[in-house]
Amino acid sequence: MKIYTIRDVAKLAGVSVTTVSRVLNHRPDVNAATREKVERVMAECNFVGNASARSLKQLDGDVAALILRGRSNIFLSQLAEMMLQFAGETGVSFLLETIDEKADEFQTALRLTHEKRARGFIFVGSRLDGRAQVLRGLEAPLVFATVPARELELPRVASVAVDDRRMGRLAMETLIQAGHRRIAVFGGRRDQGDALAERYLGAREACETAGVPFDESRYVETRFSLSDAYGAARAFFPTRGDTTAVFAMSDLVAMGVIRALKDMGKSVPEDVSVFGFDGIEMGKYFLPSLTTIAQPQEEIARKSVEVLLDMMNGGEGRHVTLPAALIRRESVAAPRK
Amino acid sequence: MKIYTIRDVAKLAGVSVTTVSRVLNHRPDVNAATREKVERVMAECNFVGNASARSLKQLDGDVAALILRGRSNIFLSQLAEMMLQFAGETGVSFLLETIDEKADEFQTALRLTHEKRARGFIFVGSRLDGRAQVLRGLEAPLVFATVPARELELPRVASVAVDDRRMGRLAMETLIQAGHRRIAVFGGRRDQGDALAERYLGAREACETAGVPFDESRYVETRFSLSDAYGAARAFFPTRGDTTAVFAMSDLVAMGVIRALKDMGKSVPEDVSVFGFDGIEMGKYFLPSLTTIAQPQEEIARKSVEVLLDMMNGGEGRHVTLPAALIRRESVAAPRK
DNA sequence: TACAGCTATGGAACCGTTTCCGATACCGTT
DNA sequence: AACGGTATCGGAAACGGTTCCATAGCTGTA
Repeated sequence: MKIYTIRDVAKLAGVSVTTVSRVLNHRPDVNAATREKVERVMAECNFVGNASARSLKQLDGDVAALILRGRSNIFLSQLAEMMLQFAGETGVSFLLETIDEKADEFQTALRLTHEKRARGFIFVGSRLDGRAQVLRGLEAPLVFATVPARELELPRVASVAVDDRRMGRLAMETLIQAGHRRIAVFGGRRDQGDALAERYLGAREACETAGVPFDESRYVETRFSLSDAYGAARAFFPTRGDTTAVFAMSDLVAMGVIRALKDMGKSVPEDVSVFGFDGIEMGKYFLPSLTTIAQPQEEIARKSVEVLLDMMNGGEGRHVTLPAALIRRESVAAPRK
Repeated sequence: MKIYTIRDVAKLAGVSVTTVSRVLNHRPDVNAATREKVERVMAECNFVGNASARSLKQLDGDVAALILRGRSNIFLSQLAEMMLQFAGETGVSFLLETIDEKADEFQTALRLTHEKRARGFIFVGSRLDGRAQVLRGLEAPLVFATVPARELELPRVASVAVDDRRMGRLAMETLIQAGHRRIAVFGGRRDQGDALAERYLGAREACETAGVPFDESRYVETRFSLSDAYGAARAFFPTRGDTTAVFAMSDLVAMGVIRALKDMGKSVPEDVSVFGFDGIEMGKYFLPSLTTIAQPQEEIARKSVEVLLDMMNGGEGRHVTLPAALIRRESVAAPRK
């Protein structure tokens, strides 16, 4: 099966390559009869333009990249997928680059700038620890999705996220108001300037406001996977069995914790309440269903590409804060008397 | 920030573009001193070659594509991710194309053949209904992952899957041996020549062998998502409340069904047993944990790219059958007396 | 009739890289 | 001294599109 080039089509249709190119790009300055003839030929030989050739010539061709670290976090993967979908409805083409745990987003972005001529980036669920200076190296517009990047005041940098601090506070408040006092927090590292650090600060604030001492020794650092969360919970509870509630910073972590509690003979929420974060679909079906903070996933996706596209057209960077919602379900209840 | 081309580097290093290209491609015929000089210049200007230009010139450049339909099926998405990872360890570059529910894999493959010069394809979780003739149009090697494509005897077509029929039979046998007689099957359409049809046939065989009549009216067609499965179960049980077991053809479906049963006041496995399929990680943590058929996800991924690469090097197409494992957990028990 | 203005089309340069084909210099042999 | 062989390098032609610029034909108006 021969692969036809634009030159083949031109020859077969008896026109110049320029004309074929015009037809291909739906330009107005082509005679209707000519257009139809060219289109017929293209259909006959299953012609599809070569993407490399096109993008080689069109250096200004709008290309944007999504940079996602790891595939483990369902919430973030889905977010990226949604962005891809929304982006598909616009003119610019988006490419998704999945990098592994230890890769550097900024290096990746730099590489994509050259390799694929990417002119705009969305970092999904990135971290910010001390990389602001590297950022200056890139002059392409950046959007941080689900990352609180407000404080880094850089010209072409935007962010789209919920108010993680407020939501972390709300989660903790909810547990405190339910009557809990000995509350464990299962989160990630607190020093990387990301959403998790914010949620942590929010949780602390809630304790301080309520006059409940925040117990650092009940902060458990875990990676966001079922097995890690499960393992962390199995290690934690035998020595801290008086804990009556857990604030897990991701629904996946919450589920791992719940399973661990069950395996240790405790029931949720009767013995221990578990509060999640993110609002993934599974949370509704899990037994018990998860009380959680639901992030507006679709809105975050839509807004992120909107803001990036705007910046790529010369707009200013904005920091968008979207509302999240507390969803009360089965996994949180009052502690036992 | 200027984007340097190979010509810029050549000028700065005082050599020809040819030499720079040679350094770039680690060819041996470059003097060590020259190589070092060029490399220093490249490092200084953060040079990264333009991918479009490279692939435009290298028409023989080995590119393969993964075609995945939908993002909803966690098992298949993970499978694709793993393939990408294994592919990364080889020379050829793989690109992942996610298409939506209604798109045609073969049209997509055809397009990628032209647009991106893809020379080999892996269809993950595809269907085969009557498309064999379109297949002949593509002359690139094809691998069907998790699809029983044995019967289509085409020269450059391979498949990697478990023995779905046998596993469907095993699942059903397991339920029958546990004492169940009124068993519902939650699957997809049975007429698309895919893995689901095979599992269905296997389930029927098990019934026939055991002398238990297979009740077609207990076959429930559902899409493989939590919400669809949940809805289907809510619609099914009120009229078929005597059903004591469910064979769900995907773990996600199993979870949706379990939640629905719980919401209807039934407990699993005491009132109804639920059997899953795939062996996703969540199945281990769900409450109750899922009795299921675990597909060797990593092996399927690894073998698929291996077979494709082999075919792209001129090898023959093979049909690989991998062993799956029955995992007994909590969601299946004997029926109530 | 002459000329401006518009439509439809083609020629050819160009995008950044790879690669074929030579060219040069230097080595050891005879 | 002549020569074959090797190591190292450069020139220039691709690859398949897009686009600037030129041109030819046609229309309407002064």
